[in-house]
Amino acid sequence: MDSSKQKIEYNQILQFSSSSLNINTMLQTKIAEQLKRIIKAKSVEIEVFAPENPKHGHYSTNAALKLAKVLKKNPFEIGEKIKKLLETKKFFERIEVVPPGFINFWISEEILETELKTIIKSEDDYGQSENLKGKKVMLEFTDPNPFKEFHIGHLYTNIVGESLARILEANGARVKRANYQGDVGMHAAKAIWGIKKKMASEKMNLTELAKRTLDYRIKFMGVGYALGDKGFTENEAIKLEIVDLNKKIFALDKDIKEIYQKGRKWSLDYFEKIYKRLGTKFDFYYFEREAGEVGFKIVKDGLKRGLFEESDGAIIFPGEKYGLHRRVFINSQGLPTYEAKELGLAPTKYKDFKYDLSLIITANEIIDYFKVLIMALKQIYPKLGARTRHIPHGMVRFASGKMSSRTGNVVKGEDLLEEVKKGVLKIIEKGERKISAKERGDVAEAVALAAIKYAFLKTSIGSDMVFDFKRALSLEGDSGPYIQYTYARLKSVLRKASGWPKKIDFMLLDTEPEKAVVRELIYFPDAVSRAAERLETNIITEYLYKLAGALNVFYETTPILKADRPLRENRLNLIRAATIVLKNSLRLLGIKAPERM
RNA sequence: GCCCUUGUGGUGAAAUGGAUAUCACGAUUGCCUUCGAAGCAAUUAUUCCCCGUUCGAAUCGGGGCAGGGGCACCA
Repeated sequence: MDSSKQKIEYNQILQFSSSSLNINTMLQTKIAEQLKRIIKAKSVEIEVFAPENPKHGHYSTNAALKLAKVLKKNPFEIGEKIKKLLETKKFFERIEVVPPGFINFWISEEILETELKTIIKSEDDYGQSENLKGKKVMLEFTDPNPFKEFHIGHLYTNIVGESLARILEANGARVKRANYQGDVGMHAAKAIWGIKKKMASEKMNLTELAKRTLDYRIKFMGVGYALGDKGFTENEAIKLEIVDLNKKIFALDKDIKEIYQKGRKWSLDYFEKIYKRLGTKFDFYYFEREAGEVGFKIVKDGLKRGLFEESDGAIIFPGEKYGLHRRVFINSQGLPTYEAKELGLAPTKYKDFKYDLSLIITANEIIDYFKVLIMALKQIYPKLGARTRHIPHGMVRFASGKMSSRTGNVVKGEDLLEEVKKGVLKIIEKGERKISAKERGDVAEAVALAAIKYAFLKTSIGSDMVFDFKRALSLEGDSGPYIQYTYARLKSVLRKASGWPKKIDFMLLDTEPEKAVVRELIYFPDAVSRAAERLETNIITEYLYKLAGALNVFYETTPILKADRPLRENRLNLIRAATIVLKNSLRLLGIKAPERM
């Protein structure tokens, strides 16, 4: 799939308007205004960006280069012309035109100072915008299946989904979080078969099992599932039994009703425990059973309208008519498949929340199914089809190969969390910080979550993740704990300074490390809107890493508390602004910023 | 066979068509009586191949080579 195309489509749906008043958009507007004077023709696509190299200014634009092409003139001439028109002393310190035709801008100290003051005044709200004001987004993510494990793949979707939700919210969108869970289907049948088997061999009954801890029950069910799955593939007779169980589950047959309902509930309780730990909360829960019923009717209707066809006793969508492949929506047993269920889910969601955009985050292995599905949806509900987007994320895999619950080659979400937490506790105990035993557990939890979340969020969503324990456990370098450490260290300085400076003044900040920090700070609103525009979390992690880097250099090279009066105050204020931005960025990733660690 | 997708240092990743391709892990080495060493600084090497579009290509197009996923009753 062409991902860039998808991004454009997404923007068109939401009509992403950069109406916020951050410096970048102000610049773009200013330049665009001037361009209109030079050229009466229709719009030229120009870019204003923050250059890698500080020598190229706070901002840079390729406007002259782009325009040169249209006007067939020398980009330098055009650049100089734009420069002249923009040189209103108030906003820019300096503008230069350099080969091959870039125009570089240095923002005036006055504007920079105003921005820093805005950070301090806005505090938690800094970075919020109204780019997506009034837009409603339904965001589906996580989608674990009751009766099966919550593995690191689910952890990944959950972390990505929650972060995207926060990023969209920061841009002013109203976001509803949805979780769609497979409570019917072969996996449930396999699990129930296995659980029954295991109960029989251990002379355990349901009432007794119910008395055990939740963790025990979950583990019991997990072993049961593995047992059922093994039987299903290896033994024809067992396979038939399980297929029969599957039908009973759909019918809620009295044979399995109790064990099914209890098992389902236990799974859901367990998932809820994990969500709480991760800091996610869902607005809507959907289940395959109900979606399947709705989907079933839709497909039957569609069959009458000629949108679906009968084939070998199944009902299929003829995808080949649309350049895709055909897929079964209702199987020859008369049961809705995943596709029919998902089809039923769309109008169900819309009934609950009249969304402008419906995003569904899943692993990329079902990318082709979604193409067929969205095409079918477009035929039946054109409006909903046009508003639905699939965001495929990469697969989590091991160096040894694909992760599979069938072979038992899975890492459970909680196990990963516990492993990382152990490592963090070791480091905390080794250090000499005065952290109470009580606080220690909370900090270890926050740091462990930061390590995992950051590791997942910093890779681009589409590409696969090779999962490596050692890497995930790393607390140094480009990692969540590194950012948290930067924050805690600065907070410590602020505590020691005791009390805020009365005056907020930044005019005396002119060393290179100080300027580098200021430069990074003012980019924050741009990062937030760009992350939403492109639906990419790594824009935020990348931003954070650069900011933290600049802050650490500043910290190492520049005395703060020991500096003389006016400088000391200014530097304290700079740190204050920095802690606000660090905290706000981390919040977008769903990461906490402990004051001590 | 058809469709989709990926190819960037030893390994894993980053880079809205922009300036000197960025980082982490690994290796080697300096900096704690000095605001928190989970830090800072230094050394090492790279866009799979060919052609094209462009002022400018890791990025776009064509061809090749090599991985991965999918190709109807699992999700």
